[in-house]
Amino acid sequence: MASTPSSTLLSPLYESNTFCNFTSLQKLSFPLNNKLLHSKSVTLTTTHVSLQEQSDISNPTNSRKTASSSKSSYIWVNPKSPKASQLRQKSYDCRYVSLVKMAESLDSCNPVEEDVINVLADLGDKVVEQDAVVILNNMSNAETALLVLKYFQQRLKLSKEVIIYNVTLKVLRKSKDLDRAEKLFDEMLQRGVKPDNVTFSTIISCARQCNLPEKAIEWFEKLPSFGCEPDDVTYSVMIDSYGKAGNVDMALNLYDRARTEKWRIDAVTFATLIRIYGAAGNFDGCLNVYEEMKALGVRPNMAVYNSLLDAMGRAKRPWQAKNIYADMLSNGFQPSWGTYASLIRAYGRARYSEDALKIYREMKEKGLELSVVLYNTLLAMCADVGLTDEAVNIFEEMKASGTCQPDSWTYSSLITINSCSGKVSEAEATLNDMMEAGFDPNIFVLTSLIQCYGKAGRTDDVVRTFDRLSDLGLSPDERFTGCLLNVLTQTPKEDLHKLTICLEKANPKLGYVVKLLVDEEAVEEGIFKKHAAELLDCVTTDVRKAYCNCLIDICVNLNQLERACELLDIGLTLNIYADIQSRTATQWSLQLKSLSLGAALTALHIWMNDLNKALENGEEFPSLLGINTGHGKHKYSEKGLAGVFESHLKELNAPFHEAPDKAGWFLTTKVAATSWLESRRAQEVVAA
DNA sequence: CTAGGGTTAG
Repeated sequence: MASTPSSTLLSPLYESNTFCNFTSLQKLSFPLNNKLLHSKSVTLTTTHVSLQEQSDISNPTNSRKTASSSKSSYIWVNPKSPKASQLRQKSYDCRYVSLVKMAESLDSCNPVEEDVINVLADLGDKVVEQDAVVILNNMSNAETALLVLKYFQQRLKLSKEVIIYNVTLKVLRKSKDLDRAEKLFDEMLQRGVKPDNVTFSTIISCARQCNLPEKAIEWFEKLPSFGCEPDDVTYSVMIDSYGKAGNVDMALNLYDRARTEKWRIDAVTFATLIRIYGAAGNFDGCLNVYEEMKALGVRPNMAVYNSLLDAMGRAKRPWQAKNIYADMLSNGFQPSWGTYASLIRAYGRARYSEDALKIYREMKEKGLELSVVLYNTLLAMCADVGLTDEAVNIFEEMKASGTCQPDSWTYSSLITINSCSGKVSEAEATLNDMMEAGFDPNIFVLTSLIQCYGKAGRTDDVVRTFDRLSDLGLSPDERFTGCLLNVLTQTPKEDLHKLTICLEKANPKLGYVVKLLVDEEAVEEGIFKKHAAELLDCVTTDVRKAYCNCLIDICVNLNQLERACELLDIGLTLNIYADIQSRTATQWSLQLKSLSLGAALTALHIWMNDLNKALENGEEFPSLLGINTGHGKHKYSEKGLAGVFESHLKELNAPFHEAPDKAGWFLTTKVAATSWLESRRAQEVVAA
């Protein structure tokens, strides 16, 4: 027996050896398939198995001959029994494994004919077409694969040459080499090999994977000119390609066409459709496809579940992800890595922290490796909801895993956590770690630091951090500027001018509006409101409320109540705030959820004025009046709006009391409210 | 795993 590693591997396939003699097997009269004749099970090394019919066992000489040489026990197996098919399977597995090993050697050998021939020489003479297919199918090196193809073409009589071309095209697709794939296609034609649907679907998906969806479409369109009718798989690939090209309509058209042409649309295609809808942001579309699929009696597979979960994560619908996951489990599917990843993303982004952490622990228990993206998702979630200890824990486990390195996202979340919990020196230390790991501070980090220093009252450090942004060649975004604006709400009056200079640089319109406030500049009536409205109108909707809240807070701090009211009014006009005041027959309410303290106080002020007006007009109060501050305690501070508001209401002598059964609600009765407002009015008269 | 689709993202 040859001793080189590759020939040792191949020997069970093509050489007779002490444990099994092919010649003796071949003499047997019952039909053995070709695969078996070329193979020998590895299990034969300890237990000898024969696939003879029962009558053959009467010939002890023949069987003992081999058995004695191996000194192993002899077991007879009926060829039609499950055991025989298991054995056949094992033999095949063994041969398959060897061919895969050869594919690996071919991948790593020099892309020159001589070396490729050397590796392939170990196959011996009894090469069959299927061996060639298996080898190429398991290769990934485009250059050597083309040489392997050539080798087999020269040496084998290929009855189905298109297959060997198709598997080679797969190799080219693996290396995303559309150029070579197209060249190979031309070569096929020159040799008179007729391409089929497999050929086209492989080239089309190659183009798709090369991010050349328009090329994919081109190939799809030339398919009929080669006498091919697209089938279900080709449709599926094309649906995906159109989706990738952003051509959702064409993708759906094709789906309709496939449906009318009565192709059986299988789960993979449905998964593709769900992915397309998900990528297009049409999340109800995803769910509709899922329903349609079930209605057509197609059983969902993992791809369907995973793409649905992914879509529900993008949609920020964690509850739907939860339902789908439950469906999946009840249908007997085991979550895959992708399932867990989608769930962590869905729960993490939606701040379902307990659910996300549960999945995290489950992954750990199963020994699944998390990627840096997943760790970062968890850490960002912890930062969002203020799970400081949990974040530290996860970070430690991430480092201990040894499989992934923290990146700038990781550090960014950690700095955010430290910043939000007011740990200035820890935040600075983490920033140093980040830089030592080779990452420049990014805008997220600087945003956090500005918050951090602002909270600590270190105005000069805020300014320094602000300047660092442009030093790094970055320009402020709306969030960064918003955080800076938020710092102004916590800064003593005498320091404000330092920050307005920064604001003017970051956003001149905002700088101007704030300057009007800070300088307490008297301007013509309506000017402030006009500029503030213009400003809020042109910032993105997702920061509008934050900007408006901050501006109102600054007004309240500087005792400019009139401007605070103007801002609140703008907020209502621009729909930044909605339904602050509401009235039903039984209760009048003030809705303060998601308002900053200043905005809430301003809204209360306006409400009290409106209640007074109602009293003056002789309107009847309902039996109950209520203020809802929301019960959510702020994640990084002990007191939420409710806590702060309660003491403020006391100061005003207001008869509102927190409802024991409705967290975040302060209620009073018609009588108490009326007498309170009337006594205030009396006091005002006295004061005047 | 056995000639074609999907599967790891912020």
